[in-house]
Amino acid sequence: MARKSLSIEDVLPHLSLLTGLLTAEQRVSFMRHASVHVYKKNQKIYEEGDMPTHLLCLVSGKVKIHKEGVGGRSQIVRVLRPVDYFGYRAAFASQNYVSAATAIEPTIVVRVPVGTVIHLILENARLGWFFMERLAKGLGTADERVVSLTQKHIRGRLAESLLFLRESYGVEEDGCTLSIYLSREDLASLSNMTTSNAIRTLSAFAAEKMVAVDGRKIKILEIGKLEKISRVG
Amino acid sequence: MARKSLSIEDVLPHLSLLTGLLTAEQRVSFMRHASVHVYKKNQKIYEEGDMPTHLLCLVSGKVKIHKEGVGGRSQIVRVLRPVDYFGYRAAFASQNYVSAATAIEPTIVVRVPVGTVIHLILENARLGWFFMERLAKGLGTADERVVSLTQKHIRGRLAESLLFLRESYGVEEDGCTLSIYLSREDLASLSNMTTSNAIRTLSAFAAEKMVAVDGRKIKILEIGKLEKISRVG
DNA sequence: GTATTTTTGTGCCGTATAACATATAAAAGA
DNA sequence: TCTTTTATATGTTATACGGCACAAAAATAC
Repeated sequence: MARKSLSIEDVLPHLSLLTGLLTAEQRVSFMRHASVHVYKKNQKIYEEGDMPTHLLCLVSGKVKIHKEGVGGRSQIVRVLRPVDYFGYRAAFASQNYVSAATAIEPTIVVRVPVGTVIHLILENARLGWFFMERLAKGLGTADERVVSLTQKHIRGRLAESLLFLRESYGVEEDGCTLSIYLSREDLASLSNMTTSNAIRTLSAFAAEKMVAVDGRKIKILEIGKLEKISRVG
Repeated sequence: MARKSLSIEDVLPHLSLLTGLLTAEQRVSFMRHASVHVYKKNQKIYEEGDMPTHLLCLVSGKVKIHKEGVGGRSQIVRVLRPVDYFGYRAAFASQNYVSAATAIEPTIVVRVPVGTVIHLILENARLGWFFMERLAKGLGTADERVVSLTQKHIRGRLAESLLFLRESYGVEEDGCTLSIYLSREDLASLSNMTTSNAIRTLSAFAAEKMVAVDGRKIKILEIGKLEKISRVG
């Protein structure tokens, strides 16, 4: 279990989107049950097969949701940014986790027991709607992803991942360096390819001046070209 | 638009799972807005990119949800059986459809305007929960599917599809013939492979006595072997 | 500061599978 | 019924990509 050092009051402002839907009374219940946890880089937040006990909210940091495939090959199914809620899918489906969550940099997470959340949902339809929208959007994304990952070629998949990371996490002050530093292995796992091919293809993109690479820092130089490559597969 | 010949009363018993959650008053509203539609084999129910206007319920028949990939290659993302609800994901996400729905045999569908449904959900949290559970399960399945389709080999993917069809639609009186007759093309599209390879691999399974094939009728003879092939990839 | 592990970078080879071609069989339509 | 289209079947070829081996560089540990 992760270190618990901060109090819920410290991170409350981040949760306003959700708590804003609650009545004063419900908010008290929510806060009484919520706790704040800190995770280090590469620390597991939950494991595949675990029983979901808490709704989780990523307050700061970055998290990857990933799955073991055949032969232990890992596949990143999505990445999270603040303020994303997660861990609730399995709970709402009454299933164990089908994927694992791991912090990819120092991360702060708020945890609320699922019982509390379900109770609140059943007496507050707008809170239910809040999660419903997220689940519905996530399912759409997953369907898109099935087709992208299975039908696009390696270059298309990597280009798509780079654009997706840019979209999700944005860029630094220079306007082009991705604000997330992934290992080549994670980049491969996100793009459904071997690490070798992620390295190779990223180098190719760099040679073609579409990106510039400096260790794990990736500058996106030619969005248009990447978009085209992503589009045609 | 599909023929509308039956009245909602004719199919009401099928909808009891959902209507059972409603108050008497809500049930009246639901029924006043619901309509029944009939689709022929291969008829489109909605298209990719369409705006979702109705919650749909498959009362009888079979439906495939599919997406166009790169180069017009189609991918089946899921198949529906009675009594599945569908078409609501896009509506709840305030998006247009990212996939299309097509009847794969003569099919009866109940349609309820999304406005009506959302209204009912916001005043009835249990109805919201009904859809939430389905979305959550669907998202889990989609995540599993990403890994299966990308990491398993052709034989593993086809074996998985056959087992999945058996699970979804069951078998006929003989205890082994799949109750769904898909074209080789659809089988390929479900298993993420070319039609040629679906034909080839199915023939190989038949030669190995794991299945028996007679046109579109497929008998599952050796579940254990198929499960093993599906598992190891 | 040195040793050890992990990550990144390249090259080569093997193979799974798509792409293509062509034939037969079945279904649909005239 | 005959014709035309569509689905099924099978063989051949081409290639994208995984697997492996091995450096070099970087990060981490000692």
